[in-house]
Amino acid sequence: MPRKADHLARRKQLADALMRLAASQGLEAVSLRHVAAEAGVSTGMVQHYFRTKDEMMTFALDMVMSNAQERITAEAGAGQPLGPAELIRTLMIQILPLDETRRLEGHVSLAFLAYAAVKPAIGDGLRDSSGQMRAFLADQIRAVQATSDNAPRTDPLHAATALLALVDGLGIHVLGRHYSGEEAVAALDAYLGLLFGSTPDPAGAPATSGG
Amino acid sequence: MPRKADHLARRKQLADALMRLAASQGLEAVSLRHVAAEAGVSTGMVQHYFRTKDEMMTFALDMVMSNAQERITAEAGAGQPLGPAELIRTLMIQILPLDETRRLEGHVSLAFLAYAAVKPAIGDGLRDSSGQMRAFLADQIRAVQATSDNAPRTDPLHAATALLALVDGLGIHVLGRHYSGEEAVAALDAYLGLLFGSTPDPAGAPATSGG
DNA sequence: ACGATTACATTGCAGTCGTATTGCAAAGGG
DNA sequence: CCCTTTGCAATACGACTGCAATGTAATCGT
Repeated sequence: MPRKADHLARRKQLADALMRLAASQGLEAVSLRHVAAEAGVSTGMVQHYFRTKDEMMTFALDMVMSNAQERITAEAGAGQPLGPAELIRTLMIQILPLDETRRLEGHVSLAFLAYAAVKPAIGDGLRDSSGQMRAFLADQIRAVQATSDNAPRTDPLHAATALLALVDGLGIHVLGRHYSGEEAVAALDAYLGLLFGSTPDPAGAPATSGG
Repeated sequence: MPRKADHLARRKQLADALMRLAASQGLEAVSLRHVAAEAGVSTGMVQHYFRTKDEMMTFALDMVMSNAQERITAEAGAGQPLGPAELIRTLMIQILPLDETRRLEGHVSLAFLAYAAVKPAIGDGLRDSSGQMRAFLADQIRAVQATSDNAPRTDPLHAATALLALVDGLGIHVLGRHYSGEEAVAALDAYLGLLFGSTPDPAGAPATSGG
């Protein structure tokens, strides 16, 4: 093989440029030329690594999702083992756009969400990971209910569905500057307090900053 | 004045065409020519009623928001006066995309949400109405808490924030076909059950259909 | 009746889009 | 050595975009 190049690394670099663009100017500003310029390369190179624009978009979306998944599962396994209640809160906090990095990723996700509404093939991956997350959360909620007698007997799957929708909604409102990240965390804690039948105990290091 | 024409009606008609396009093919498919074709008129006419594309987009967004507001407040005042708990549920149900009409409007809203993330001027109106809704919901929640001794003492504003985020998140998931409208309603009722400290009583006619 | 004004249609323009094509330098295998 | 494959650049093409300019028909005030 002549003139080796790290294909995957190049693609990630280009996808990074794409995400920067999408976050600052929306997906409508994402074109081959713009991505190339943002990455500081020629448009021909972008074409070399992605034969079509759709391939580029799909790769970028996959990257966003796998990044998020990775960070979430990493956070879940880090530190000392947490009880299910603390674990749930930790995970949900990770989803909220509380720092600039996650604000950026949130914008990209939102853009892709609207994109997926039109191109159904794009949304399949989203559906899968959302479903897995929902099932996992339901399990954790079940665990909390099993070990607590204060916790109301809410259907765990419904509660998980609501929880995921809640953090997604909170994230969107924070992105839209409807309120700060702290208020979103407070609303989340209010829900968790209801769900676990206790005064919320945000012992785990609370979020640092909000928009 | 020569050759009168109902300016506002024409604009609404064009905005309708825009919304149809946005719902079926996303905001990226919205162009002056496409809107004109969808409305069955010439592109020149579109230009006559909207001097710029941005003016058209802004008008359409305003229309979506005022439509939603109108339908919601209409629903709130219709029928016999409801207690605060039933009122809240009725309003939230109105927001969910449970029928084809609201699915369409939901798609448009989602598209505009992503659009507003980039063009801050667009998002101002959204912020306002969201803030009003939140305050109103907080009042209603306070009223429920005042008349019920089962209801946990959750901060009403936080609960309202969570409630609004919850239905928005549920709506997005339903639009993304993550689950059906019925499941979204069930998750909503689960949350309301927690919030009001009672087994949910979905006496008000439940949603008709789901995606 | 007539000029002014409004309502629309048509056309043209400069620019951007995704993509296909072409070209060329670099490098490993025969 | 040479030749083929790969990495990347440059460019051309047709379709599309928002918008400006221009034209024409209808209507009202006078």
